[in-house]
Amino acid sequence: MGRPPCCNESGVKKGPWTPEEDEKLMDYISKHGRGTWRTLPKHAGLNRCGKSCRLRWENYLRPDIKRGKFTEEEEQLIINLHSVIGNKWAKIATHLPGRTDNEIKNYWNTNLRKKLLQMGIDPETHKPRTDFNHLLNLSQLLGLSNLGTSTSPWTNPLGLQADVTQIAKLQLLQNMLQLFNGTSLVNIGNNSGLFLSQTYSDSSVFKSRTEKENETNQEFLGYNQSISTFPENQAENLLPALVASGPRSSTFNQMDFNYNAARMSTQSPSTTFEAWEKFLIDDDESSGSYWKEILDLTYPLSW
DNA sequence: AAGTAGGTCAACCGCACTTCA
DNA sequence: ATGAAGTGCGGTTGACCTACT
Repeated sequence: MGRPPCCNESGVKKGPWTPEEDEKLMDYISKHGRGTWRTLPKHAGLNRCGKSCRLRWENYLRPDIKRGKFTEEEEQLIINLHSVIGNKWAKIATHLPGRTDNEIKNYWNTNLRKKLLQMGIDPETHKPRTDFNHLLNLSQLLGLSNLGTSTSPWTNPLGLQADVTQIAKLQLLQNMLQLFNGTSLVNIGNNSGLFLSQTYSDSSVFKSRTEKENETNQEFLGYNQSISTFPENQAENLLPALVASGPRSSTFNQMDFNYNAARMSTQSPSTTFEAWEKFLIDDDESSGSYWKEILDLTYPLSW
């Protein structure tokens, strides 16, 4: 038993707003304030429904609207807030002054969603994806980088080939650790070097949505404060951060590992584990033992 | 140059929630 | 307590733009 739509009056204009209509709406609101949206169009001399006026005002005409590209900080904030409260665009918008819920929603759907998918993160749950498609791409990248002969296009005097290899390996390692452990997420993505662009407060990321919803707004402040961009020269510190960020990873849960490993064994493992094996075995001796050492330290019971 | 595909974003629709008589 | 009216929100659509073939 739904309400009848507010815009069922015949003859009410729909579609894009003209500059004249915009002017009428702005003029009216600046003189009289909003009042009730239902009656506003009549008083303002607009052949529109109140809802349409409200939308036009809120998403476009409001004077405090910020236009232009989203900044890195805004992106991080959206992702972090989304991981806590989900598709509550209006709530998210309250933390980004000048941005509208519609704008944020559009930006999420057209940009951020894809970014997370490319990073191997499920944009709905903000957990590592377990379908392995992203790892498949990664193993292709590894394959390319392993072509490292002097004739390879990846090889150049600036060491690009080495960078690509390192990035691919780090990303693969990270994905594996995430699958086993559900630990913090670190993006590796700038081909001019390594940089960390995303930190999740892991204890919150892995809470259930209901649990998250019950938490107070103070948590948002915590998220805002936790956002940071690491300088490129911290790349060397990447691995320790990957395996030891937050209380959950430092007290590695064997049951979680068993569960995830069991789940993984039910899925097609070939590509991922072949890449993983190649990663460990085909590597040069020194770095190969380095990786094994890391894994030994991280999962002493399982490796 | 023309056609096509994919991306972006303003606007609409329908539902749920809140307010008020 | 109840139902109508008003408002807000999230999902979806479609027009427009750009890149690619």
